Amino acid sequence: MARLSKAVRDTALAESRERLLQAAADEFAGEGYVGANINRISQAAGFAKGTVYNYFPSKRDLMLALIDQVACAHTEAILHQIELEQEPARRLEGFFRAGFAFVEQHSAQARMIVNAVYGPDAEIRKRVYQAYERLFTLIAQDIVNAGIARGDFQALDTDLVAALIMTVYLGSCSQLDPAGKIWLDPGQVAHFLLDGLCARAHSPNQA
Amino acid sequence: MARLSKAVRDTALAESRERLLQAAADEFAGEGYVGANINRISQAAGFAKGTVYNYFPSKRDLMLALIDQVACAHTEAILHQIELEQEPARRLEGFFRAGFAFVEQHSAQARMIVNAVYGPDAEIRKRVYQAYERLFTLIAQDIVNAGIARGDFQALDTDLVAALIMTVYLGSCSQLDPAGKIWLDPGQVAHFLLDGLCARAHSPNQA
Amino acid sequence: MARLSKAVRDTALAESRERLLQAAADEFAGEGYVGANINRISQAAGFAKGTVYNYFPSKRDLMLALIDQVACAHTEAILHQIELEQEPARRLEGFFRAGFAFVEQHSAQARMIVNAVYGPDAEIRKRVYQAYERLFTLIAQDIVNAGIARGDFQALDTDLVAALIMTVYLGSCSQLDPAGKIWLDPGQVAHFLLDGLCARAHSPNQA
Amino acid sequence: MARLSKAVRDTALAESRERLLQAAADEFAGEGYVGANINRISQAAGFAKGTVYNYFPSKRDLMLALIDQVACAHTEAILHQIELEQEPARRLEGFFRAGFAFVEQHSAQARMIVNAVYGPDAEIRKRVYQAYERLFTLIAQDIVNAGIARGDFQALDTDLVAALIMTVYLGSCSQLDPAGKIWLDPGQVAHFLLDGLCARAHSPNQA
DNA sequence: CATGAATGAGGATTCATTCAT
DNA sequence: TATGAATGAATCCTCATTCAT
Repeated sequence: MARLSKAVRDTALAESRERLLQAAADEFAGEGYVGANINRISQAAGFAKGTVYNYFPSKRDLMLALIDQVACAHTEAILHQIELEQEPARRLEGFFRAGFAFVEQHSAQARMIVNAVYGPDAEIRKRVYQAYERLFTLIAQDIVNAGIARGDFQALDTDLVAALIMTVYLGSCSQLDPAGKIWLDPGQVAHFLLDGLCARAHSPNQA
Repeated sequence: MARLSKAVRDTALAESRERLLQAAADEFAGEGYVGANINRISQAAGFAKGTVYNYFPSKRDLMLALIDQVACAHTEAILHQIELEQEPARRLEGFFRAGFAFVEQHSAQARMIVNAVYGPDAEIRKRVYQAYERLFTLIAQDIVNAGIARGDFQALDTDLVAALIMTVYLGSCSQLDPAGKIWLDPGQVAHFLLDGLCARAHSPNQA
Repeated sequence: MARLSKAVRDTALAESRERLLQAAADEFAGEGYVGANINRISQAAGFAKGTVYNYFPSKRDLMLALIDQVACAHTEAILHQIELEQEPARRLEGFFRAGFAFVEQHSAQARMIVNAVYGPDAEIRKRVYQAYERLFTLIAQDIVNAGIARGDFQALDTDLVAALIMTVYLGSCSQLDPAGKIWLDPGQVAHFLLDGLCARAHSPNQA
Repeated sequence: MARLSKAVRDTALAESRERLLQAAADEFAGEGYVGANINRISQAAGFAKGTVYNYFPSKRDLMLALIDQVACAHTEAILHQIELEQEPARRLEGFFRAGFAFVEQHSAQARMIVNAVYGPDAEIRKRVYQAYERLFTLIAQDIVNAGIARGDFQALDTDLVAALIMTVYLGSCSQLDPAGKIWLDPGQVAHFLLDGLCARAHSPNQA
């Protein structure tokens, strides 16, 4: 109706959507997908009971949209950090550093993703995999393959290694101390992955 | 009252309990704790609707009992394998081999445990930690510490390393192909953990 | 949001609540608290199965709210009648007359209250006592004590007498003929209480 | 089988039945008819879950049998006391004295009867009325009518007066202090009924 | 678009009752 | 006769979703 209102309205709508997604992350993280209460989400976002449905057609769609949003932000945050480094080993460190930082700043989102990956719902799990495909490829190509190509890394199966790295990453992310901080140190974890358990006379990679 | 009936009855009861626990594992694995349907469990076990309640006072108690049972069997299975080896590096391989075998033979139980560890329910998570404490200690002491003591392993923080091993184990266990087989090879994973990513002139452990 | 809708909506809500309370009175009267079926109440009030829960958080809360409502209306109805009289003996008659009238007009409510007072549920009994405290005090002060002060009544223990009057009242209220009318006459009962059983040469109070 | 066993067995059976009826009184008193748990009754009586059904065909039959038993014992206890007195006024006192004594010695039974009379179940109420008919008649004939015939009592409607006396009796019986003692004194209550509320120059009955 | 009343399917749990031993 | 495992109907309550305002 009003002349300028379209842009204003779009902003307001986007902001409402954002609030809902944040509230959804909190609820899904705390209760799991099945246990989450849609009305509680709506109210935590400052809306009345039914309002989520003006933004998302169903609980499931809200969940899927949330997965996409989180995966996207998560990937971006890590991507920016990795690009700063050239050496694969440094990139791996960067991955854990940026990843842990993201998780600590978005702990609800992270917990909700971990629940989702290891949860029983196949559709949801699949969506997480799809949404994180870019990050997986990044690790596989720009870290693992790059490292092998340079001769820094052993010539192991790329996907296997990338999967192990993701697994360690996810597992570490769910080890939080009571304050919500990740219990492990990103550098420690990266070095462990780089060097392995075995002692050796010289450990040139860690110099 | 009948002379021999007590033993017979106890056996029958134990068997019914077993059937219920198996059905519960299937259901919890497939639907998660909240999504699981108690009556479906009863019927899948060959009983009528309310019969679970003759064996377990509540859904939650059933879940907790199941966690304990699985953790116990799981630990035993791994323990037996580990004891066969002396060298820590071989023990780590044994751990993955026996663990993967157990998981493949008890895939519902394994999925249900993974859901539980990474799920949103704090009480359930805590129960899993308690129930697997013995296995964790086993790894920390009889593999990691033993390896450090012998000079085979780097002198890293024992608990950190044990936690990373458990994380990799859990993560690997949830990577199943459609047939229910674990996608990774236990030897591969163990070697990866032992040697790490980095290439080196000589890699004595993998000879 | 609509300009006038708030008042309209509030009215509609209050009316729905009222319908539910009436249906609840019928059900509780007919089946007792434990035997009452919450969904039947909802449907008798013209709603779908779960709708009671939009108005009352639980069966118990519904019961307690109903007790409060009935006690309040009951007390008011009697209060108005008693205030019309000055003499304590007339007030006692007024109490029975107004009370019996209320009971006959709200027979479900009355039965439900009688069930509640004499029922096994301590919390419910307590709530009835609290809700009827005002009526009890009214009788004790404005009838019994007033009568003793004027020298019309014997100087017996106030609370004891008030309790006996309430007891007789409650007992009479549960003696209904098939048509739902109280079998006893309020005047008769009041006179019986005033004069007692014994014959005497002169019975001045009943002139 | 054994020669003498029949009498022995009958005694044992009767005793078991007795234990069940006592346990049932406790349970019905505490939980009401609907809330009562049949298995709890069986176990409180020292039997296993299903054993009540060897003595009573159903929960309802157990309740009805219990009502009959209690009413019978209750009536006997009062009857013996009343027979000791000749004067109707003394008999009324005797009624309250013996009645209150019975109630205090059988408090579960008494509470269960009060619940039953004022409860919502028509069949049960009816059974109580039938079972107490003898007591009612006793009061109507041997106390009220006798009093009227002697000129001690006013010539009021017999059934009405008997009903009021029963009402006061029942109501008094449900006013227990925490120790399970009846709060009112039988003499007080009887005198109140005999003399009524009103003061008079001379109160010959209480001398 | 926001609201929140209404809906009704779904699920955990209880418990009277049956019956084989 | 005593037992107690099994049954399955019944019920309270939750909550995703719809829709009139």
